[in-house]
Amino acid sequence: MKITRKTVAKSAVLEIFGKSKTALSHTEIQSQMNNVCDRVTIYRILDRLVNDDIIHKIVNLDGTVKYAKCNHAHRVHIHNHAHFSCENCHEITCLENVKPSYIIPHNYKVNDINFTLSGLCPNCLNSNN
Amino acid sequence: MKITRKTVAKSAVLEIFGKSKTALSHTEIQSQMNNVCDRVTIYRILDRLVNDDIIHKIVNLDGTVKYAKCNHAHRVHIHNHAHFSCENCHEITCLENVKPSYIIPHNYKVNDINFTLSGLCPNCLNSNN
DNA sequence: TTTGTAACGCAACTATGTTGCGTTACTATT
DNA sequence: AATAGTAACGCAACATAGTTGCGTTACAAA
Ligand SMILES: [Zn+2]
Ligand SMILES: [Zn+2]
Ligand SMILES: [Zn+2]
Ligand SMILES: [Zn+2]
Repeated sequence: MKITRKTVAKSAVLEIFGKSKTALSHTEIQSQMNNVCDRVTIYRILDRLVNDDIIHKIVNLDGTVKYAKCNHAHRVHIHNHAHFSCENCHEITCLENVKPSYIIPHNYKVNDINFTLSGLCPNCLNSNN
Repeated sequence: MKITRKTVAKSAVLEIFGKSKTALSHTEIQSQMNNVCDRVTIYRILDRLVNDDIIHKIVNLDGTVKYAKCNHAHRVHIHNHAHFSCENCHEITCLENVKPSYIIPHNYKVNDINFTLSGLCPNCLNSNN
């Protein structure tokens, strides 16, 4: 495991994740960064944070990629919880307590899973539109 | 529901899906098409086939998008089966019989689900590399 | 055969992510 | 505090995936 340094750009990204309750895309992060760094740097920071298990990557049904901070303290962990993607407000939320159970043929070896639900979130369901 | 016409390009795409046991990306389809039509046309055909419930869209963990033909005769159906993505040969297969069970808070309304497993497929597991 | 329009080709554009390379700045060591 | 190794950075250029507009073609119903 390599050493990852603390830089101003990385700290800024982490602060944005700290303030956000939902998952964030590269573009969303960039627009909150006030030109602290280049957009390529944000890509590289996100890669590093994923590698260090500080954030995890979420791929939505429509192909959009977002990231959310990990709420686990463990050094090594898998993200087998569900993610909810709202079709109205387009927010993606971690449902840490929702985990799928399934039976898979024994001749497959599963290393990672992605379980995404899409529909209407509580907020958008209330404001019935 | 609009009328969708039968064209040479659409027939070619359908024939390719008929021959394939795994899901196909736009690029993979294009390379099997022998320049029957423009690449934009393939995008439009895929959109139409998804709308007509003839194929379904699969988004992989790495963000790549593939399509597979539907094995249901029903007019309206959801694709709640699992998809397996092999990290070695990169083939994506429908696991029609694998369906996740899960409990979600009642204040969410689920319209669609995406359940993708990644790891090693039976083929790549046998040729132990 | 006529006719309305779905489907098409082509060009241009956007969005997202990657790579190479010379420069900057973080952190451990002296 | 000064030094040094290298992680991280900026910038430009590139790559890939998907979209849009518009004039033209060809499918299918009348
Ligand atoms: Zn919402
Ligand atoms: Zn999550
Ligand atoms: Zn395989
Ligand atoms: Zn499938």
